[in-house]
Amino acid sequence: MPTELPAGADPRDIPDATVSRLPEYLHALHTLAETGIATVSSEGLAVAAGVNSAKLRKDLSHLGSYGIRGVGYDIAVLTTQISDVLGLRQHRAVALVGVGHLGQALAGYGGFANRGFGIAALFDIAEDRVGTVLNGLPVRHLDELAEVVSAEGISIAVITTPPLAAQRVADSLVRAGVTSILNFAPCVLDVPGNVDVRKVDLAVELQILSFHEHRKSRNGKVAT
Amino acid sequence: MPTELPAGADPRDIPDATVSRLPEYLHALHTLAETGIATVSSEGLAVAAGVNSAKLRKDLSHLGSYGIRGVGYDIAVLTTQISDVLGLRQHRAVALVGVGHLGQALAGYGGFANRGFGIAALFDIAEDRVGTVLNGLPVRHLDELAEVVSAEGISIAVITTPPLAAQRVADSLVRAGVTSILNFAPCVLDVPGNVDVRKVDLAVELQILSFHEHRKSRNGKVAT
DNA sequence: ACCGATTTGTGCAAACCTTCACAAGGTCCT
DNA sequence: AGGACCTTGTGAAGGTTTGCACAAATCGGT
Repeated sequence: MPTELPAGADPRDIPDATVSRLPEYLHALHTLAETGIATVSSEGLAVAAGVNSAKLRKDLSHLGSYGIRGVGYDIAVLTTQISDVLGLRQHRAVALVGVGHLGQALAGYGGFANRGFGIAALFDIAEDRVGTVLNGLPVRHLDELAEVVSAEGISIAVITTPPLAAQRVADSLVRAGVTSILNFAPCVLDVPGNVDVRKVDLAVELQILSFHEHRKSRNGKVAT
Repeated sequence: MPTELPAGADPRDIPDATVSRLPEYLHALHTLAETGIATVSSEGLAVAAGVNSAKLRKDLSHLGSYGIRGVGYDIAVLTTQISDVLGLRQHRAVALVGVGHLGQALAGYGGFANRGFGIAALFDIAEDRVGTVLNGLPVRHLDELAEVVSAEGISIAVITTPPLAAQRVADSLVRAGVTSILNFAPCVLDVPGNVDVRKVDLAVELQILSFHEHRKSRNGKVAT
């Protein structure tokens, strides 16, 4: 039985909390692989990923049984396995809409290509941005969205527009066939139930930190 | 008793899940305030923030009882209350370390200033970046960190360096007195227990979306 | 061939979070 | 003043997530 055919591991059965940690494990595995070692224990991988080892073992048990008792996990096998579950064995084309400061930063961010993603198309609506070239990719007008999305087989998009434009962009993306959206605009998107949206709001992250700062300064007595 | 003195609401008692949603509520309140209305029901605010109304009421109940039965919540009062709990009544100065593409985008991101934060200082280590000016702020050398942090009263920092430099930067930040860190570098940071770290990894978000794409394409039969 | 050391996979209990459903309290119209 | 209507705040139920603790499995040395 070749490694490439995963046994069972129905993707529907993997808990959300686990899914959100799999990419971290994958990244830790890549880092470990560079050091040349071939296997790693749950404890070792847990430390590298910054989690509890029992949690890690339970997470991995949802994908099937790929460890060896007394030894640990084969790094190559586990890497393949997680990549498979996450659907990263096939290269995924991503569209980016909104080529402002943040959009330009993301378009130039090397971290994507390294990890199975490629920005396949850039879109904007401002006349002075459409037609320019960024990182070797032309910035296209939003009107070409449907055409390009189907031509390139794009199913994931990133929105980095101002909040007022985001809903309209999301509507266009959904109409063009995109079914997963990463939204950096600070607003709630209304999409059909079959479309997944993840939101990243930089200001929200800072506000959460502010809360912890505030709590710390309020009661300097309580340790940790 | 003036509104500005919060009744009880011990910050230690507010669940993490609630804290992470308070900024969303605050943002929704700001948006609603702009429409001119004075009060909003839990249902109305819940829709604006994209959550279930029962959850919203339970969240708000952790801060105290600021709604009026039969009417709803006074937008101004609730805004003040949440800002207070999050510690946003005092302006918080933020240091940003690593002025690459992403760092430049964040430094120029208007969303921070609007919401109680100001980037107070920029740091880098590359000779050709130190000394340049970005958005009116000079880029300083990392060696000046301790001095500037204490002079400006900075307690929150954002790391947007390459992963290999991140741990060293975090160590410097902790030594300089920073107690909250927002980390964009794809790596685990080791810090003392009294320092809070939040991590944002753009590739991880895409990988989570990839999983859902993969799941959707695997079984096209299951609806929703 | 056996024994001790090591490490996985998992049953279980506790902690945490979400959602329902409704009593308590408040407004507004007549 | 009274009753119909609305909305909050919360008890209780159900679900998910975490972390412990240990049996089962494997390896290496003698």
